[in-house]
Amino acid sequence: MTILAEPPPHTDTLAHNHQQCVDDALKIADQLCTERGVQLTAIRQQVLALIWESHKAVKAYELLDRIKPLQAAAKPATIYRALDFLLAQGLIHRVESLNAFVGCSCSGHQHEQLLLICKQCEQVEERMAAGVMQVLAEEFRQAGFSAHSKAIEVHGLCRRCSQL
Amino acid sequence: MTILAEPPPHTDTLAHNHQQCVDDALKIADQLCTERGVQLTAIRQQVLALIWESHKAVKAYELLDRIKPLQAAAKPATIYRALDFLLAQGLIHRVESLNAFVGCSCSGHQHEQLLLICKQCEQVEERMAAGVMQVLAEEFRQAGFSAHSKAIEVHGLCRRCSQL
DNA sequence: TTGTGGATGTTATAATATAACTGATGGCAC
DNA sequence: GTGCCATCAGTTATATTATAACATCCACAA
Ligand SMILES: [Zn+2]
Ligand SMILES: [Zn+2]
Ligand SMILES: [Zn+2]
Ligand SMILES: [Zn+2]
Repeated sequence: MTILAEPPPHTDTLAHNHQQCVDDALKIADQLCTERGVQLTAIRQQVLALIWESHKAVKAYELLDRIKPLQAAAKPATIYRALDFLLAQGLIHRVESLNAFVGCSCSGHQHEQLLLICKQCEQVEERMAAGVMQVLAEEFRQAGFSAHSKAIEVHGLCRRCSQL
Repeated sequence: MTILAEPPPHTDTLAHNHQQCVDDALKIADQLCTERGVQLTAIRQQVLALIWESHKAVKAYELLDRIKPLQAAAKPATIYRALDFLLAQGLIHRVESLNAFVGCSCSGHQHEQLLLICKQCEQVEERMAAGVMQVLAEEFRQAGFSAHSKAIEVHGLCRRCSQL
């Protein structure tokens, strides 16, 4: 269980205490994997930690570059396998419109999420948006469609960037 | 202005008269481009017609293969340029979660759309879903987020495929 | 004529993702 | 212990998706 030691250079440190975000995410991941009897191996944890270096969505090959100091042998498959695992466990989300990945900020409970993606600062805000999901469900019902998975992604300017 | 002559082999002919879909789409595209003073060139129209061969989302390289009988010199850039044009004119939509493209069934009026994507028959149904958009807008407002573009895509089973 | 802008041709390469096979580890039945 | 199995990771190769950069062509206008 190796965790990155240094304050990561990629973090866009905002007003909030981001280290707390990282610590929480790793702790929850650990708990959850134990409960489920699946293995949060060193590589998987490192990838998760790298994704959590900021609230930006991260590309697979960016992760590959960043993990190399820790895993010299890393290849694309190394990353994609870890991503598959983390996605399956609901610990990260795939941002379809960016071909990128972001940490799940409500890990532990299954949920559908709305992703608000800032064009300026690139941070991704995840919202449960229960109201949206409910209205969506009504829309499916009318269409006779049974939903299995959803990608609800909105690009624009976040509050901070709108105010600049 | 060459239009495909043969009934296309890719079309998943349903109960509806799909030739009507195609004819309408091409006619509207033609009108719209004229109004806007942009050129719906032969290549662009052929790509649009190929996309409309069915209600499935089509991949760029699939289009490249299919256009070669008509445009022997076609290369990736040929297709991507046509797609860029058609996207800019709102004549097609990009399906982010599939890296694929589908004809817009409400061409002419700007709109945001919900895409219902069937895992079984692969057809994509486009819905205006005004109610969903309204609730979404309320969600942004609360988050202080100003939206520029949206990708709202749901995978599942369409009515027909659910009933099988 | 001579440029100008838009469209396309052409070549090369970047970026994203998966397949397929190999080897290593550790638990567990026998 | 031995053999077996499942899981994970290493490795090589390749498939798929997308863009960059520069050349050419042509219609049209100054
Ligand atoms: Zn944070
Ligand atoms: Zn922002
Ligand atoms: Zn049709
Ligand atoms: Zn279907």
